[in-house]
Amino acid sequence: MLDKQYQAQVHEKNIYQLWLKHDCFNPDSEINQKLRAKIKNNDAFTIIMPPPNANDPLHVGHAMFVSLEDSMVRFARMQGKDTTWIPGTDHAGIETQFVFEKKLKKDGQSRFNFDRDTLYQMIWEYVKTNSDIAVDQIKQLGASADWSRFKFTLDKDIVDSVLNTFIQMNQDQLIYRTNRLVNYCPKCGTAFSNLEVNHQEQDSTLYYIKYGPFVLATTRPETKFGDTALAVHPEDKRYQKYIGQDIEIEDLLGTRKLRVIADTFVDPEFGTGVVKITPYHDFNDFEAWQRHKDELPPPIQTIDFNGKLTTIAGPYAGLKALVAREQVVKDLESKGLLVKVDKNYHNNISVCYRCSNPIEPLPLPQFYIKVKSLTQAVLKKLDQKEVKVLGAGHDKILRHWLKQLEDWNISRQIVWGIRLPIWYEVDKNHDMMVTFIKADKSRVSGPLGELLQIHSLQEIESGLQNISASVTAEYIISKTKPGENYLQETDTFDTWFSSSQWPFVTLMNNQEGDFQRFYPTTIMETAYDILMFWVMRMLMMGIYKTGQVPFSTVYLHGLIRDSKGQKMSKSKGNVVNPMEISEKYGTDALRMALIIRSSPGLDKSVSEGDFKAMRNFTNKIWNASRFILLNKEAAVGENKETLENIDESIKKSKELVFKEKLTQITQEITRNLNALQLGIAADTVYNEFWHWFCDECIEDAKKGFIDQELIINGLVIFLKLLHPFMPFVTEALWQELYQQNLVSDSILASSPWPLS
RNA sequence: GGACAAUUAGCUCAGUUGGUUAGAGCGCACGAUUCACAUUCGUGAGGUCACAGGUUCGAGUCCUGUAUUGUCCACCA
Repeated sequence: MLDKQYQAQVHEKNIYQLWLKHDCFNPDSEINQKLRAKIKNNDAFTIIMPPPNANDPLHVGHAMFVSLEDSMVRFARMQGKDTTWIPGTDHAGIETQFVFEKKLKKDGQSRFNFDRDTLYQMIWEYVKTNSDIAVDQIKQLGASADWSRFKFTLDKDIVDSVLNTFIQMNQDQLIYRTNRLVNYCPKCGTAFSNLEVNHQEQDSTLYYIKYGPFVLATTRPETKFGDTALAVHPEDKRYQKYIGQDIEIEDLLGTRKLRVIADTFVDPEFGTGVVKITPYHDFNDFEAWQRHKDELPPPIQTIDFNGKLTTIAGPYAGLKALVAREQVVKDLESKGLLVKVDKNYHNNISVCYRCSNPIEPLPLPQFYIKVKSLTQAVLKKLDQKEVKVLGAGHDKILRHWLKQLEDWNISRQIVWGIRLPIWYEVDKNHDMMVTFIKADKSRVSGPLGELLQIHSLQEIESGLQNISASVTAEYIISKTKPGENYLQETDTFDTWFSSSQWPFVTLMNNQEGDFQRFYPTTIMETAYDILMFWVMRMLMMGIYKTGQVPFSTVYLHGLIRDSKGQKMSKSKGNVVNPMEISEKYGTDALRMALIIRSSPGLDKSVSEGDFKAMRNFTNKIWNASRFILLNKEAAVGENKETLENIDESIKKSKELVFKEKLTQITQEITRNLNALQLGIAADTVYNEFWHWFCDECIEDAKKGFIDQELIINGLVIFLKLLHPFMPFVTEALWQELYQQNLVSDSILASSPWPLS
């Protein structure tokens, strides 16, 4: 007979194996086809799982999405829908490379010791070794994912589809390559899109420097070697006579002339109303330069990709920007060019979202996607309500973004990712800067033409580390090497370029007919913090490629916070490890604690007490079932006396109320689940099971007011209602009922939802 | 500077077409218990639903404004 307490650890693994054995998660399995034939529900139900990083252990956010999505999927499956939940993992370009480089550093190495193919292979091995972690943990959380349709973002067929999309976009003239300022992180060694830059407020210093007849204010005096002009507001009376003039200024490296231009972007109120224009190191300056480029010299790069000053800066060359700043200020002061120093200045600086080091705006030729037509299409679909967003106002944030999104830089200077299908013909691009690793492991760098005089193309190619082609370089786009005399671009795609195609590439490269059968998918469930990175771009790319929205509903869950509502972080030591909770209190308790009373778009705090409470609930379900089964086995004669003495009319009316309320509860929970109000549905089933079914009905049954058969029927229905949230304990009990021939369906997970 | 949310019991939060006496978990107080479950059961305390107006027969729920907190975005060198 059943234990006195429910031991989650004892049952969970066996139950999961049981589901796998019956292929319960596959819509094409016998058991699910039978179920659908019985219910005759023709709807398809699809969720594409947000692919976790292939080699990351799961955190509580993952547990949240697994809990929510699995509940949705299990409910749909029991409703007889053609249900698939497609799992996968993501190569997570920069994230993974970042982790791997840390590991290299530990071993006293860096990525610059390896050619790109070797490095790629090393990361591949590393990811492969760790990649089962996430998958195993997702299974431990009870995910009823369709493992027969599993995909990895670097699977051959997926990569091929992603490249096809790029080629198609190029044909549609949505791709261009240009040299403009990018957000470059010298520490990470790659450019980022605007979305990957954070802003941090900081105390800063504003330096007032003499520039010929002017004094101007700047926070970055070290960029002055890259000045190409001075700017004033066109209506600033103080400076009218200088506009259009070339002004001679005394500088640290001698004297030189700068043109004074008039541009409305200058705020006459700020500083002295004069601005130096340093186009290659400031976004505003670059734009100003472009507006006036007919009368100005070309921009000068004074900071390189390592964050150090270039040879343009003479004696300051090779110094890191911040070091150079101190030195420049000191020298300006001794030359009498420093007028004033304002140390009480606050401004925002851009920092890398990954490593929090300052972002340098630097000029780099990159590939961009023109987003205008894509965002317009998404806005239209939003207006037509073909896609709706659940999540506390985040739909408005999405619209706001779509209206002002800038073109998307998709080039990344990292190895771990899908390499751009761009090929440079060697003979036409001798000026290309190339870096490669020689057989003796030494690193060689220079213009391709010069390198070819000493090294063979084959030697260069096999040790290739990095190519930097000028913006005018000729290239062709091809998935395969177009000929002997070509070198492939070393940049890779932004991870989000491939993951934005995830809904359709997973379905197009799966079983025959899957795309027609499951696209557009039903729900995209993910955390709100990747709304712009991922959801927005999936909408853009999905509509572009298929003409249809990739999903009709977006369900955004909030962040999980600690008991005090604080964000979880390693440094605070308040991180909840879902795997530990699962082992300690059971997966069902973990899932229920996360879902109950949660609301889309809003953060939720959880504490040890919540998990404990839900573990107690698991045990309550167990014991109520245990009691009902025990009672059934016990000789009816034991209660004979009571049974004979009960008032039949009271019994009849109690039983009627019981049946009615059971139906009403079922309807309410079904309605809430259909409306994706999982937090409410979970709360309802919790309360009704414990405080109505157990506290009242089972007590009545003890007294003989409710028949054995009826109470068993109530239990069966409650197990079904509870199953989406707490799959393990309910299935374990179901198996017990099945053994005793109290139910006919062999597996709860593939049994019909009540009233369907 | 702009946008989006949140504000309900000591704490953390539900409460979605406006409708009896506003709910849960944890915590608290008192009590019970060989009879499924101490991971239990019973009883109880605790709320002018941020504030101020408005709409309505009726407002935690809708509207306007204010305050506070949080998030996102932008930004002046």
